[in-house]
Amino acid sequence: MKTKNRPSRRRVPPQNTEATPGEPTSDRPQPGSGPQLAKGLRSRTARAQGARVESGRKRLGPAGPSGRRESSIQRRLESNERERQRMHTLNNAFQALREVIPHVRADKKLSKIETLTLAKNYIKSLTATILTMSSGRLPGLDGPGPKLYQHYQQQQSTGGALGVTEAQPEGHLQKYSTQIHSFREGS
DNA sequence: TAGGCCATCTGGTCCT
DNA sequence: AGGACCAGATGGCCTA
Repeated sequence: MKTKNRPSRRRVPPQNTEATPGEPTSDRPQPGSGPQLAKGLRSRTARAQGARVESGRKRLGPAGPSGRRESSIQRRLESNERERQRMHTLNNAFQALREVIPHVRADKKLSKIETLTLAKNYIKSLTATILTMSSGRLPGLDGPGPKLYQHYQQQQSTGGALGVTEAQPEGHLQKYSTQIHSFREGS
């Protein structure tokens, strides 16, 4: 795995829904309007708009008298904005998850797949720890220990919600430790 | 330069 | 009907 210690990406300001889509002038930043982009660069929004012609996938046609109706275009732009917001919410959730997963290189931002994988194994290792501790309870005491352990074993045998494949709970901790190590090494 | 990662747009489908 | 969700497509940025 490559190192992904890159600075935070350039943020694209919300698209101006008043702009007429498909106009070539919207494909590049206007001087003096909005954040300055590197020379020769366009915003992601503008790039994607400009790419609709080159894309093999069916794209919207040009706006205007022969293009889609203005109301349809407006709906699409609003939909795009909602989708952007949705993805930002999702990314915020990823960031929140990153912040609660202990990993060695705090200066190295975990990718999304690394975050999910590490979180999964972190949960597994915590579960294994809890089970190890709770299985040592004194007989007769109420508590989740034995039942939790039985449930866990059942999940293992059925390949249930946890998706457990390791035979022993200790394997999770081992796997998590190995994974942290591999991320630290940047492999 | 190749490959990984990402943001964005888009149209289809599902859900309320 | 409209919004949420999803997956495909595209192209830029970054690192090895």
